Amino acid sequence: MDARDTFQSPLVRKLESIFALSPDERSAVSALNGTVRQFGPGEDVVVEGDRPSACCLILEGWGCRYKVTGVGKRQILSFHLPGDVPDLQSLHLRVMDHSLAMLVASRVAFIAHSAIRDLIRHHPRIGDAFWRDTLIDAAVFREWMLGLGRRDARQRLCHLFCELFVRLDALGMVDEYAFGLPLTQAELADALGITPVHINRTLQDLRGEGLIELRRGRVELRDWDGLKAIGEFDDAYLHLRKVPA
Amino acid sequence: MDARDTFQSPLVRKLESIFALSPDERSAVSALNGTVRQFGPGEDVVVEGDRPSACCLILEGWGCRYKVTGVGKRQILSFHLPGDVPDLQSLHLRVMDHSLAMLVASRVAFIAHSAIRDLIRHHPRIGDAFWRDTLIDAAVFREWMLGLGRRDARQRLCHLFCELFVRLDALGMVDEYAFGLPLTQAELADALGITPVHINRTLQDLRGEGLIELRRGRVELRDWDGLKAIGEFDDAYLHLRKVPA
DNA sequence: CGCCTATTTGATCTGATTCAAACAATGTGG
DNA sequence: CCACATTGTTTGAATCAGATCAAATAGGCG
Repeated sequence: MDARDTFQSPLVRKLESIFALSPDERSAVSALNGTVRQFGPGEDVVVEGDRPSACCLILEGWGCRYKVTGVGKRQILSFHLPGDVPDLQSLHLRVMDHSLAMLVASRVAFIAHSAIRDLIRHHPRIGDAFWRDTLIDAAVFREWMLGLGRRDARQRLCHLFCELFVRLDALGMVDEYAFGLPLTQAELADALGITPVHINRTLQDLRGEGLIELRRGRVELRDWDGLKAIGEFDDAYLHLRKVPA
Repeated sequence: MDARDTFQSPLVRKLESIFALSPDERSAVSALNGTVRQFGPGEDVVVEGDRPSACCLILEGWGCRYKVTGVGKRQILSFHLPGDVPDLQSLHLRVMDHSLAMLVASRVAFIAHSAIRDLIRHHPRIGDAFWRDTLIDAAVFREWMLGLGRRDARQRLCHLFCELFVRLDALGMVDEYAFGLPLTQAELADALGITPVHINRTLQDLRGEGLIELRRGRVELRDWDGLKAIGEFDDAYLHLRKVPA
């Protein structure tokens, strides 16, 4: 496995989760090239108002997209994991309407729009997969909107834990029902549209009821069915490709 | 202007607002065919769980997409106007993760996925325009998420009025600063993630401050700058193509 | 140890919900 | 043309989930 394979494998895996790449397509994706940069926790990658000429592929780490109100209140819009291209939309929307930051020390690759456009032109199915990916993105936004508008703090937290579990599981990043959660309570608050203080209290409730175990950046879902029921979690909105058992 | 022109003109206009169609592309779009159906107020067009084989083009009327929690709380995700294809995402996401309903008596055309796919195959720029359209959709979701998570009732209302004004204006559906608003207070509530009662009270405040005039399905924005300031409205997220004055 | 950041706790306040009922507007059928 | 049903708006009072403010505690780390 040379440097290039390492470089592109998260993207190949991501696309493979959408449809089976032909050898031809696979080598075209592997031929993609870009600059790799390292980011520290909390560091911005792209910010609102930018006009990027490249897309970001997360190779390692966690990121989030967010917007901020006039008085500085932040709303996290989504979390992103290795293999994600969080600003794929910049391919067709010139100016960023939101920002992207990394949450932990991360490596991200910048792939020029021109390279992606070329890839899509010669491999339309890959273009469709990218389109589909942005559509799933929107589907997750919709589910979060339902939560932000119509669910209480307790439900939002349970729902988020379920979502993260399912996504991390698909990447092989869980251990039984436990996984690393590199989010501060303030970040959880910004994602769920509530206050850090209230997150803290709600978290204590969930712990007290034996639904989760949470300490030092690691969660364990101790009662999957309970969490699922409280959060009304149904993974349909993630539009995962079902692999027959 | 024959029946077919009438049929497709909202879509042509929509696409023209994204980029200038070539004569060839224009005739291809005009050649699209579909069944037209009439819907009454509140009637569902597609519902969560469906696996549509066609997309809906709104010819006349207003629609909205929504999701519902387990206990029946509804969150409206977006409003849709003539020329919109609210479920374009069904082209790539098999099963609907939300529903689409019309808010007033409306005419909608169903265009088979196969026809759209053919169109895109032969006219890639139209495919890009469709993709772009779904990306703008997502951009609006993001802005709404910021509102749902981080703005109060007053700001949400002002923001929504501004957004609707701008969108309706682009369709020539406003008269000065007034426009028809076929939404009940309950529907406004479902869109903004608050209670009908509280919508009512907030509306009265806005009226009392001379920001809006609202009666019998018609709003007048009496203080555009005030509404814009309160709602922190900036139309960048709508990604309108700027036409030089 | 001392610094910095994150979590926790307490007390108080408030924007928004809930419940309930009155009121207005529109439409229907007799 | 009116009685009546239906749907939407408005009002009032009580309550609550979550916000706010402030300070204490706990961890991680050079």
